[in-house]
Amino acid sequence: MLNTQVTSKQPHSVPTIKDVAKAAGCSTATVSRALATPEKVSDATRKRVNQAIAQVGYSPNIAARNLRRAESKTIVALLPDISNPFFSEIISGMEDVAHQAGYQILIGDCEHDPARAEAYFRLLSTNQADGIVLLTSEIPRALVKQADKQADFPLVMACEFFSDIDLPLIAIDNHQASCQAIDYLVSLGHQRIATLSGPAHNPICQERNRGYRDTLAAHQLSSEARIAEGNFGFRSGYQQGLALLEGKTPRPTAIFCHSDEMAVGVLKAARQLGISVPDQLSVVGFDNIGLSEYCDPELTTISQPRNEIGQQAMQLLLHLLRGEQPIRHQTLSSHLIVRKSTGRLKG
Amino acid sequence: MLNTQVTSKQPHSVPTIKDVAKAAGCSTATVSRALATPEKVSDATRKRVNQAIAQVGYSPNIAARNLRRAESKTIVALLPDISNPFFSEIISGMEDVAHQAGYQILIGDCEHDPARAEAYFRLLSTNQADGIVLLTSEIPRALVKQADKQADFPLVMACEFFSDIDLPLIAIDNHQASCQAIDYLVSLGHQRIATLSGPAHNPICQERNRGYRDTLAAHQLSSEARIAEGNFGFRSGYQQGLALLEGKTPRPTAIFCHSDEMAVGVLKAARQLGISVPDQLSVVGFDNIGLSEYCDPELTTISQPRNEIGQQAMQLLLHLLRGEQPIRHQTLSSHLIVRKSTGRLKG
DNA sequence: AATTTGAATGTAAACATTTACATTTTAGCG
DNA sequence: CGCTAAAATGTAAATGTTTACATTCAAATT
Repeated sequence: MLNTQVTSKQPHSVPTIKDVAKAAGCSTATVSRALATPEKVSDATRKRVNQAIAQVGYSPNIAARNLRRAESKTIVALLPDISNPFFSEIISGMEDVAHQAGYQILIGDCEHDPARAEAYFRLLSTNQADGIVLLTSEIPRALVKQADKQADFPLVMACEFFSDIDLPLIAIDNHQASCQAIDYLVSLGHQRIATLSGPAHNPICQERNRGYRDTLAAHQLSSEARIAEGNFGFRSGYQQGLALLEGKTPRPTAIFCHSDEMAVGVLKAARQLGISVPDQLSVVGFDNIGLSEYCDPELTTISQPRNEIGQQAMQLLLHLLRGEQPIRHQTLSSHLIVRKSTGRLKG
Repeated sequence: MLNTQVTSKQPHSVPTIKDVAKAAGCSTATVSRALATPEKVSDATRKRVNQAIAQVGYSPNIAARNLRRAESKTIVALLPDISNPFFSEIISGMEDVAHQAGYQILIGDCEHDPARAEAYFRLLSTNQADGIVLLTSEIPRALVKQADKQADFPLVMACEFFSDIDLPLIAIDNHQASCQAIDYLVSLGHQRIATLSGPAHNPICQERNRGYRDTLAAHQLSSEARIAEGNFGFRSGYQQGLALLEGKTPRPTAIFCHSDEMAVGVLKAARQLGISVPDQLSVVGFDNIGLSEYCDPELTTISQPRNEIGQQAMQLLLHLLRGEQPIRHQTLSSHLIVRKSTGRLKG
């Protein structure tokens, strides 16, 4: 028989596990078990408890649970800049598997501010977060080094990495992706191929630039290597695009950009200078964001499996949290999507 | 004198407030006060406590604090889709003032899934969140109605709203913004002006469409009204753009779009049909996202003060949380940015 | 010197869970 | 029927804070 009297003293207080216990005629321990480990509770009791829960409208107080269990079921996704649409689908992939496993995602936007990154790292020591997926290398190395020293600091990287700190990582092979892009441009007959890189200190850019140089060398074009530096954004693409295209040195006939936004900036620069793409200039982007199908001309670009990267990164982190010894590195495959911004030279 | 012995039994356990108290030679209550209300503690003690904190490396356990204070210092920002760059700067503005006040932001991506929205609302009743900033009207109305009934449910809306539920709101005047855009197009000599609206059931779109119709009427152009419906994304802009431009009915000479992405989609459609913008077709966007300066032609669009919207929304929410009776509505001003996608008809 | 005041501090309860351990109940078996 | 083992449940401690209330102490007032 269910106790149908609501017996809490303050009429409008939030029901606790005690109220459920009273209504179900059992102890709080049993209620707790009915929720956490239903198989340890008899069928009859479990049914009574569930009815009681519905009856009093109970939902567990998470702060109390977190305190007692010393966990937060929260994962921090640390990224340099939310406004970059590149990240949104990665986050989406992370959320899928995180929610599945009962975890929440806290998006940490560092905005290139070391203090913010530090604040987010601190969440781990205060039990406000259980792990971190690091999507940027633009944070104080000291933080990461310290974390790496701790035996099992649940930290994984995705897309980006550090050249000198070996952390669990989910990413594409940036060197190879770059080689593929340059190879393709060479196959179209281009000889003066420039790269519009992201920040020079960024390891993924270094990888891509290495691929660039290696491929040029493989085709005896090393003397033509030319790397400009941007910051992944539209504006830097435009500015560096202008610089590359209007210099006195012989103008490049192709530009490989480390992001789609920069590529679109280059398109604008070319337009302004009356250089037609792809007839007089080929442009390759990176990431295959939504925009790349809708700019003019549609962008040839390298596609990363963003959703899968997010999923796998979260998977990897969950393994770490369970104390399992997982694969530390996973390389996913990128591929070149040929659209309309590349071609053989004409006129 | 500070007690320099570390006296905790488990050598690697996280230091608690007790450890600090022991090291500072006072009670835990005093330590707590030294942190929360320093003015209630003598200078000497405060100094000792601070030294002790540094010495043992203490940082408070937030779960315990949340439990005791029955708060989480977390605000949920509920939005329909993270991948829309329109939201990122709003979030950014929210974060600025939230962090200032010691709050965190949890980004809740609903992905148009009612269950997700519900889950985020539930965070409030379980003390996992203290308030919600609602940036979408695409969630179950029942949720909102119920929230609205509760005396002081800390919920504010930004940008979007419900026509039949009166919640605290920070937004621009969508009707007026729309009038301004249409007026401008009329002033350029356009008569057949179409609108590419967002979802028809969306109140902000309804406002904009009302402005559209009112302005046409003011110019005796009502018979020319034509509204297509998209979903704010590139693809729908492209598809609806094609539909509007290649129909048998006389083709519109201007299209007012409810988002920049749709406007860029329309640009692509026009390009494909050989319609030149702005000579044969004018296009106006909405939101002034980064892209709008880099597409071809650069987009004439309506700019919303996104950062300020975020700041004010959070400000408003903080007022509610403090139990103050704040202004319930705040209208911020938008403005038309004229670029290259609009002009008088030529040829 | 006795009394009052206010500031500074301490004591211990409260927050809502989980879980180790103890106890009771049930089932199985000879 | 008695005994044992296993299953189900209960008791109470523990998690790390905050804070109401009590106490102490020093300064100010009479």
